[in-house]
Amino acid sequence: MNVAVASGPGTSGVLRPDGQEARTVADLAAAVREIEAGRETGRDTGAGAPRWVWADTREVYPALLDAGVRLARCHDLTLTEGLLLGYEGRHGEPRSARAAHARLHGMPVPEDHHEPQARQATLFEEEPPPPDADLVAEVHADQLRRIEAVADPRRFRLLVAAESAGALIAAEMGHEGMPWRRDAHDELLTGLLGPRPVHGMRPAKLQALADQVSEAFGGPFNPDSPQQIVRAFKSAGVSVASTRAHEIKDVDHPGVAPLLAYKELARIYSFHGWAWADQWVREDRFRPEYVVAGVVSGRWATSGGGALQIPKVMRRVVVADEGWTLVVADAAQLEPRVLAAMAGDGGLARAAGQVDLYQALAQAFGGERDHAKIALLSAMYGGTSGDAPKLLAVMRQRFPRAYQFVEDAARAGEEGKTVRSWLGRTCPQPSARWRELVSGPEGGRAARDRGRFTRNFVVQATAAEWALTLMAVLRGLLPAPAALVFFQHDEVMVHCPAELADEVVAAVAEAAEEATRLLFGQTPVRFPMQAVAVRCYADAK
DNA sequence: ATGCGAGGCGCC
DNA sequence: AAAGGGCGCCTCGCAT
Repeated sequence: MNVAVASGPGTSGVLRPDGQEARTVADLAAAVREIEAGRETGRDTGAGAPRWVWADTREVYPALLDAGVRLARCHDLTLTEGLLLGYEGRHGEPRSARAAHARLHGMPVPEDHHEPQARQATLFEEEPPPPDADLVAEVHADQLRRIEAVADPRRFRLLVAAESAGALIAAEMGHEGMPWRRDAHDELLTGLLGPRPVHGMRPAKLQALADQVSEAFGGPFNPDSPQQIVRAFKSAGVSVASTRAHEIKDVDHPGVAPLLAYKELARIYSFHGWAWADQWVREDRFRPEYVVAGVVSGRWATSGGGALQIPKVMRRVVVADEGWTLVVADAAQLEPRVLAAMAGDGGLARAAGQVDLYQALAQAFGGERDHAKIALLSAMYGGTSGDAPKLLAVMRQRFPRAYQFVEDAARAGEEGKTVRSWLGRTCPQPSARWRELVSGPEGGRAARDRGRFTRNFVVQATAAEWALTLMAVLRGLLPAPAALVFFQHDEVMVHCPAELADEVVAAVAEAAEEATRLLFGQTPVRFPMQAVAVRCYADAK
């Protein structure tokens, strides 16, 4: 059963179950909770929980979570509209439910709001529109029609369900937060940088390194300025093209070591230092703002908090609560496995039946595991440097279907066509600027760049779908009060009471198998998802 | 004062 | 000669 929902004002909302009239309720959370529990419908159809249909999970679900309500499944109109518009070659058109509704009726289409949750009331902002469950139901019906019109509706329905589940999970992770010990974080920072400095000062150890750098170059300058660094090297008689670490690490100059140390620590200080913690950590929980499908490939992004770029050194401050444990799991060599399954390449699929795919391939590449890895990565990323051409030639010969699969994607991109993931997510069309560029003198370069993008898109986007599906399945298997608290492309973290650890570890393995079955059906390709129960994130690897 | 691109580097 | 995909987000340095 579908139930269209619109929320506001206050705690009120409007509900419209399939085939019924919309009705206003004063306490939306209470009404939703009752329906989810099955008490209100008066019938147990056996079809499972209702599917909640709403304009945007970010606008509805957080308030429900605050009221203690958890829902099994939903259909997020905004995310689905984004998927459909992309499929229909209309990337970039506004994807909000109101925009979709306006298009249906030939009315002026409102622009998307960029930050629905951070949106601030200003003097100039218009009143929020009244909740409209009929609008929600109407757009939903239209989307269901459009989904049936795609080449493979079964796959696309799975994509929509997984994406919507992702929206639930993102909200729940924001609600729950990842354990983050402020005291341990402060201790770590103090050890690396010295005590927290007063406003505007560099931490002591950072300042000491800056002084060492200045001394080595015989004059003060700002080590945060790449231009000044290049100039300093120049006057020391060393010509460097850039100040990247790998570029200068082999330069023989006494300033290099302290400079590299400075850069590393300065980054930690400014990205994940005390000020960051003040903003993002509350009561020993880190709550980033996840953006579902924030990346065109369907990967998640964050709009703050840098949750997807936490330095590994910080993992030691992610510690389970007393009596609880962290179950950390990451998919091993996900992307080459995805390629093997998608391409239907028998040889590669057989290798992907092993836990170490690259080792299984080593024999085909002269016994070198590293060569196998470079070949696969080059095929998926469009790499051409070093030994790549030679190894790609081997791949073409030994694993022709996998090779051809990514080559076809690259050709399509170079020709300005779009490509799709396994479930139907579609890459953006080339920009007008690209079309201009590609017919100009530098056209070859632009074409190859886009070819690398589409080559990678088909793999990265499908890997993201597998991970999203895994998470959606896992969410349904988790025993309360276990909760997903972190997700990073191909890695998940569950926070649970220690006595549930075994059950959660088993759930991860089951979810990986189910995700594989849902995407690829019968396939020899395995997707190992090793989960470990640890007290501290740093112990997981 | 504010905006923005570049350089750089963290994560996958 | 060099030539790998996707991000976020810091500072710098210049433009407005």
